[in-house]
Amino acid sequence: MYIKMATLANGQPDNTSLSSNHSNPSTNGHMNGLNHSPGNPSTIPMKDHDAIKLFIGQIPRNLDEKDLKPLFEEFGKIYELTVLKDRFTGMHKGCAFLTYCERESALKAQSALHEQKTLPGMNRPIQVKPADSESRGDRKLFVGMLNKQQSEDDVRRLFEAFGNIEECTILRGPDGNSKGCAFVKYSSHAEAQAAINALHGSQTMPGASSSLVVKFADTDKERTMRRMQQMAGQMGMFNPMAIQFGAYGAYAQLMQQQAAIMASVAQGGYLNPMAAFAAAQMQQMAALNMNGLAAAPMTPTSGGSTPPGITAPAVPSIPSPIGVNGFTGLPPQANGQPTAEAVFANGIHPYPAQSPTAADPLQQAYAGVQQYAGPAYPAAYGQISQAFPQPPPMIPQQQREGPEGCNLFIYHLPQEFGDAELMQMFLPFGNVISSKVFVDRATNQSKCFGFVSFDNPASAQAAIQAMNGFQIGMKRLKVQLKRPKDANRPY
DNA sequence: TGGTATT
Repeated sequence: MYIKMATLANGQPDNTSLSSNHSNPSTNGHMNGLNHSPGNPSTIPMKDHDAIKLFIGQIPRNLDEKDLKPLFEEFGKIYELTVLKDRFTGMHKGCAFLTYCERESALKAQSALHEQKTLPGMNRPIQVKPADSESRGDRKLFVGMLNKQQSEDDVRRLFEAFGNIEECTILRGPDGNSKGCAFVKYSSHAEAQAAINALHGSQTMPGASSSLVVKFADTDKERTMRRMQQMAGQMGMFNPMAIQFGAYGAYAQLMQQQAAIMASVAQGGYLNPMAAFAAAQMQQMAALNMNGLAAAPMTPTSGGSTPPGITAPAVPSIPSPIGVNGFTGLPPQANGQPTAEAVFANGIHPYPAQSPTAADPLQQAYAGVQQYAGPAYPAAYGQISQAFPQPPPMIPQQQREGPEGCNLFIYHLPQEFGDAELMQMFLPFGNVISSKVFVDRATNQSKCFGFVSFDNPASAQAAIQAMNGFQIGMKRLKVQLKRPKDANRPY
């Protein structure tokens, strides 16, 4: 929602805009700056739901809102008129946004004025057309779950029945291979919507893992968000937070951070989004240090914000051959085989220790899994809109392979293990840059194998040494280097 | 033996 302070009608800011409640449609009109019922001050200007925001260009810089108002008023009641000004200097930029209360007024003004007359002092005719924010974005579709062999023409054929396609692009990697998705741009929103209605989920392409996805493409803001999340993953800023706060905390932190960034960007702050992101990240890290989290043990009762799922590091009394992440050392290796007790009593608990009957790691795993990887997990890709969705989903971790020799394949995982548990289990050996447990799409059940990637081969080797053959319950882990992609398969 | 990808 937009709260505009700039206004004009009588030069008085509309103070009611600050208290307007957007959930109540009857108050929406307070957001605008023009009151067009001078004879009846209590009239609340409303605009059509399908009103069009117009961009007005080629305006002399000596004309402000009240000068422009009469010119445009003859086509209908004005809902909002804002001259664009430079953020820093306040200088008139020679253009404006104009919204009529009625869509029809905008269309009339456009046809009557656009390029039809030239305002005094200008050498080009006035521009009156829908603002970029209006038509763009709501007619472009993102199409996913395509077969990677499908060409632009194939996609066109699939979509042409629903409207005029202005653009059709398959997304390709640097090597030219299709990423299995595309953008399709129609001439109108209605056409795009028709295509969604008809095609989304309608069929499954050969070789695709799920049915066709057809949806509106990300907006600029959404794209920025996506980039920032990816960057967070690449900068390794997700993992430390996950360790310290658990999934809940990491989620909350990222949301908070994004909210701050969006606020800054949306308000016309001067930071670009990436700079804002970096700044917010710095604050977070500073906050972490202030709290002494890396050094001081947390106790489950140390505060209302202590997230579930992570147990405080124990006293690091065990000699540490690999002190990489500063949390703890390796488990002792009597017989060359660590025991579950050794590892899990060493502060690497992926699960809560408060369970009274949690002598068995598997029981603990079950409890931990229930806490933060419940049925809502796949919703992680969804919206963030509701106040507080149930147990906050894990942030989808970017699945990154490490360099050659740094990636492990792990088999015979406990059924209850998810990405987080897998990561916790391998953290003692180095910086885990990703962890992934494979899940059956249909049942959402773990397939009991997964991947862990470190940032260096020594950590991977240490993990193999310590964890291959590691007994959990009735099973022993198989831990080995992941097969390279081009490896010949046995049989 | 890395599953759903956003110019």
